[in-house]
Amino acid sequence: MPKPNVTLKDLARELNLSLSTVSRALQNSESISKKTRKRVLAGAEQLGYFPNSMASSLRRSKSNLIGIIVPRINIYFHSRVISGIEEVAFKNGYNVVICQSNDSYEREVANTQALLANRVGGVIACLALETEDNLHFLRFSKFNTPLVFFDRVCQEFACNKVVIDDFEAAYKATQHLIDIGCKRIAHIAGYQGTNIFKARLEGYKAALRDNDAMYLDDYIKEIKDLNYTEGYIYSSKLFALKPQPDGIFCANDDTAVGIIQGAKTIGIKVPEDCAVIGFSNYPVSTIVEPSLTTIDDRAIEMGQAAAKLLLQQIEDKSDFVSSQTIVIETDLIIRESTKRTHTK
Amino acid sequence: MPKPNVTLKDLARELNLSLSTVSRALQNSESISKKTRKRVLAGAEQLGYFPNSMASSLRRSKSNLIGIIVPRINIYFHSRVISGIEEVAFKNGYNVVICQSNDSYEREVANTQALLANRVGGVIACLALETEDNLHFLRFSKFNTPLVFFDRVCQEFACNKVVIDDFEAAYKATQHLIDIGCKRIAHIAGYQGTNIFKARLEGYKAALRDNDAMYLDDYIKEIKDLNYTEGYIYSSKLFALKPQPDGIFCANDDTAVGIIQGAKTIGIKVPEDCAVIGFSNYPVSTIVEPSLTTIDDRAIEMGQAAAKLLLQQIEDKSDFVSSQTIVIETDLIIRESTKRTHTK
DNA sequence: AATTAAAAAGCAAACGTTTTCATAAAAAAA
DNA sequence: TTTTTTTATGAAAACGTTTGCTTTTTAATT
Repeated sequence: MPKPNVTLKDLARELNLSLSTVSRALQNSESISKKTRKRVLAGAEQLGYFPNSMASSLRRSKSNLIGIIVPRINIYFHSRVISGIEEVAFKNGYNVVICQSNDSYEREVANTQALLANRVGGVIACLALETEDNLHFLRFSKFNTPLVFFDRVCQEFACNKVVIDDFEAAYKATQHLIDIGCKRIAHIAGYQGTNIFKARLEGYKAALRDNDAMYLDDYIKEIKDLNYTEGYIYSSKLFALKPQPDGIFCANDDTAVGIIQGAKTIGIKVPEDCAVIGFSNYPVSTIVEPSLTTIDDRAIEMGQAAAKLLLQQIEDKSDFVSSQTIVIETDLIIRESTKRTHTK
Repeated sequence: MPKPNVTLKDLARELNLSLSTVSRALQNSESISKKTRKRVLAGAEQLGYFPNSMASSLRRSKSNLIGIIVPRINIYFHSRVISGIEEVAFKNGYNVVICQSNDSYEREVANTQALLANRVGGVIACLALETEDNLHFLRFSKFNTPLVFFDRVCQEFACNKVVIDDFEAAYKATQHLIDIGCKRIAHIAGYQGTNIFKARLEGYKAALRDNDAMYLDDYIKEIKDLNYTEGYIYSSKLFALKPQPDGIFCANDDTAVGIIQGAKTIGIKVPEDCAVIGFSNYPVSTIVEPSLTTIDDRAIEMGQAAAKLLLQQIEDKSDFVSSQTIVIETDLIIRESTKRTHTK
């Protein structure tokens, strides 16, 4: 029965080698002979040795952990991004430690503290809704800890980002509504303090402009918490407008589904009376009736891309602070909520 | 401009105190005078000191990390459990490191290794579908690392568990079908190698038995991967059976939704021709038409309970291995998919 | 065989804490 | 005041690695 924890020292003693030799052998250092390396590996296996990451991290003052900060883990988009990150991280010998900011600024600051204390090798973050200044993130650079933002990214200083082209996606969605013959297109927008929702609104506006389509301030509604209920409630107000909109582009799927369900209760037919487009391609978008046309947000790819970018930074010894931006392509997924018989 | 990293030593020098005094002051040790403690706290604040968890963990041979192993992070149930865990952990000064097993045995073993190497303070795990022997989890006890299973729990040896009463929930669901007048009740079962799906099947059987209701082997279908498509595909086979079932209890919501959508395509009316019940209370269950009667799985509470139980074990110095089981109550949520006019 | 060069192994000092044990200062008791 | 007790501080040794530098061994060259 093996000792609960075997250290390098134990291994060295057992093999009649020095600590340093054993250590180097295990990390495949050049200066160890093949024969010795093999002996060490065999011995490690036999004694059940495995490294103590704490000690190693302390010595190297860098851990094999990657920190992640997201608003909430149980938001479908974020859980997929995280899944993508974990996958790439694990393959490269890293583990992920995850913090939820709950969209609170204060909590996000605490999260950065915690990750700093754990000397994570790098950080991937999506900004909290509340966050306005990003100074707390600058501390990472003091510790030479690479940082990658995704989705809701920092605008204040140069940094690495992984995003989708929200502007273009929104443009594409709005254009699609125009293409199927919509004349009066409304937009349920998200909180304008964050880059993504702002870009989606801009894309919507640009498409209208480029097509000389009707623009009405009343057609734009900013909702801070884009959930089902808000969409449901708002739909009646929206359809009470004169003239009534005949197309709606929503900044996410939840509100879009809320709109669709709300429309039903007041006798508005989707897509005949009004077409609806969402954003994210949540599973529910295939189930709702009519099924929802939407933009696929490529969450898992985003996570993978962010992780790859981060790892690249971590491995890169030059402590030159890079600021790359990776833009992930999005697709418009056309479903029943925009399928009309009478096309333009 | 503060030094990138201030250590206890720096702090001690600055304050003209010894390392040990400073260390003790920061952990609120009894043997430090109020005055000194205040000085130290102020100094720490001023120099921007914060602890190096690596060093602390190494010394105490225990980190402030909690390990989590789940099949996949982006499964809605799991992401909510994780969210619950993180919440409790964060409040108590712990961070969570998350591993995905992808339901693979081999990967799960690797996950336990990684967590062990990181000297996590404790582990919360949901077994991979593939896992049959749980020996790799025994290693944690060698390191005195508390362990709590949830949902798919270890059956081989005594350990801490947080579960819902799957048997009772399934019984309740089946009983409800009987109560609304169903005579021929089918069950879409999950992989029988895991405790939860076995218990759900047993609960279903018991309810039938207790009500002298019709039992048919053909009415039970085991599906390993309980997803939408499988449910959709299987529905036609199910409704081709003679006699045709008039009630179906599915082991999860995804298949239930698949069944409902499948039923539509072949002209079976839910709930009039056949009532359907799911399991988990996924968001989609309120959107599908008819909306789905289901069992709420209380995922967030499960996570919180697991975290509390684990923390309790971690703080408890006595290295007596406990084996508690916490059972979370479940509710049957009745929606349209089981609302019939002609009750029994 | 002697000298030099290259390869392999070892020594010892870090990394930043925590904690045991010893000591100094202050307060209480004699 | 002196002694005893209590309280507050300090010195130093760990925890298990990594790594710069030195030493030994082996191989290559003369």
